[in-house]
Amino acid sequence: MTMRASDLDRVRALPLFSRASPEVFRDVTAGAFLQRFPAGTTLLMEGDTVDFLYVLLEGAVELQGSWKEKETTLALLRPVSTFILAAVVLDADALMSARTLERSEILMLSGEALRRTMRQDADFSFAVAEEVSGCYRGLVRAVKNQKLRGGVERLANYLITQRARQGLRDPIVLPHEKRVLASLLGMSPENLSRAFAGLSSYGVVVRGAEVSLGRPDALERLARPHPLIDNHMPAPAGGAGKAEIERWTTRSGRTCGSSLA
Amino acid sequence: MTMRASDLDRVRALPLFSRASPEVFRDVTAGAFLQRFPAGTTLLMEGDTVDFLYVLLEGAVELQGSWKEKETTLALLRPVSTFILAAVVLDADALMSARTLERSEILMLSGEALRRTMRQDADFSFAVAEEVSGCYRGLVRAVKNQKLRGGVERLANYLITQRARQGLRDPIVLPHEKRVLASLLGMSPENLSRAFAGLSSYGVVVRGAEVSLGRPDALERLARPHPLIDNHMPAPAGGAGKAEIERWTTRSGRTCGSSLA
DNA sequence: GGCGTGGATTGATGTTTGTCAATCGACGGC
DNA sequence: GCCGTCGATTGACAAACATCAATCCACGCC
Repeated sequence: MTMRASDLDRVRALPLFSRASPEVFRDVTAGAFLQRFPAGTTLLMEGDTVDFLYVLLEGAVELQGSWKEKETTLALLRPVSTFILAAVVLDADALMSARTLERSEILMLSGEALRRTMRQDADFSFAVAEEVSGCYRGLVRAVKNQKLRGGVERLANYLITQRARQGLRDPIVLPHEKRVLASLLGMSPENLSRAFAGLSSYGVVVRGAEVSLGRPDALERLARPHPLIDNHMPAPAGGAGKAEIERWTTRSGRTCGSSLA
Repeated sequence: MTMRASDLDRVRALPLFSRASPEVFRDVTAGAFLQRFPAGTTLLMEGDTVDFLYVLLEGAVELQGSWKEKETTLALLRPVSTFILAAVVLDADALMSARTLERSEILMLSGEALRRTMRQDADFSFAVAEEVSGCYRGLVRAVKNQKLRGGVERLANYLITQRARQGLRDPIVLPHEKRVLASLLGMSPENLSRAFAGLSSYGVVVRGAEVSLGRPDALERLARPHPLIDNHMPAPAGGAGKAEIERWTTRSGRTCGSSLA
């Protein structure tokens, strides 16, 4: 129930709300509450009714899908990100589970209030449409990445994307456990280890969570990153929106959940 | 330029427009034009600027993505369906190519007019947000299908979905070439043949485009269809919307492009 | 009807990937 | 400081899948 003013400012800065009028922002945040969760908490199960739009303010969240005892990671989220916006818009049940990977602070906005506000304000409705469109395009990229590339190529492109996002620093730091990363990339943890080993001939050196891309040019020749699959947006300072991320190259940050996190 | 009144009625019936006021519908269809294309025509290439919202009224369209000489089918569309709505909303370039599989009639609506209308009418903006959300959820299902299931399982579920969509008729009729179906299911044409052969022990008999599911119950035990991956909506009579399709189970036709077509 | 084209099928083969098992190493609790 | 736990790594093996090649079949054309 208690939340810092700075937290509210960070939410306000999201592209979803940055252009909203004070009234709209007041309406949509009415009855919202901030909650803290320990690591490993399941926020939402597949099939659950979705009553809130979630905004990750601190920590990390994994979105996952499951079938027959198997699980796969659909997206990894870092602050500031919203998630399950599409389900909220449609007032439908969740297609994916959400669980915290670390201790997290999450703001929960009433889905009902959000839909009501959308119906009253065309600009806000438009912003929601833009945000969901950005999420959609993030998923298109994910499908292309999954269907067109092999495991090693997916890893190579992931590393290059991380390098761009971390300001071309070397070494880069893997933001999540390798087992989670493997699931995101659509491979087994064992296979991820082998894929890393296979990249050693391209200058990649792994030491724990630190990965040095010795010869980025050589790695790029293997990875062949493509602007219509990978989004090498510089750095999500404070958290961008999916719509913004999608605009970056086109004729110009991410908020909702893609495979690039 | 010329278009039948019945065509306009079919567009009007789309969930995207069905609740729109006459004025909104007039604005968004202003300057629209109907065009006929032969089979195999590329309507849009990956990376192209998107100036129109496309509405497929007759024929069939394939949405595909490519990378390094490889191509994959992201969705197969049948009338009445809209496509590349997300790119239009964001005024961004296309992430996938679109080509006709058959001789097709396609209505092209000005993207600029659509965005302008969205900003003026909250209800229409909401409808767009709903439609894109439906498309988003269709893609989430596609990713889960791709990452969690093997080739044979994807085929088995595809057959079961088709059975539901074709009114539980037997035999079902494959609506597209097998090579295209293989690409949609994320496997090689050779592997699709073998997958069909492997399903013979579950009662599946293939004769050309006709596929008889001899023992649907046995096939279902193998396929394990799941409402959060597969959408067994009865029959898209005249074309539904993605949003509608997503609502079908939750608390309730598809328009924009999923792997279930 | 003969013929050419293109899709579909089948077999053989090699690559990729998942699975099982064992080991190693880092971390936290006691 | 010892030890238990969990993640990461490595090897051996099996399953899934892609590729290449050859053949078959349906269709349209001449």
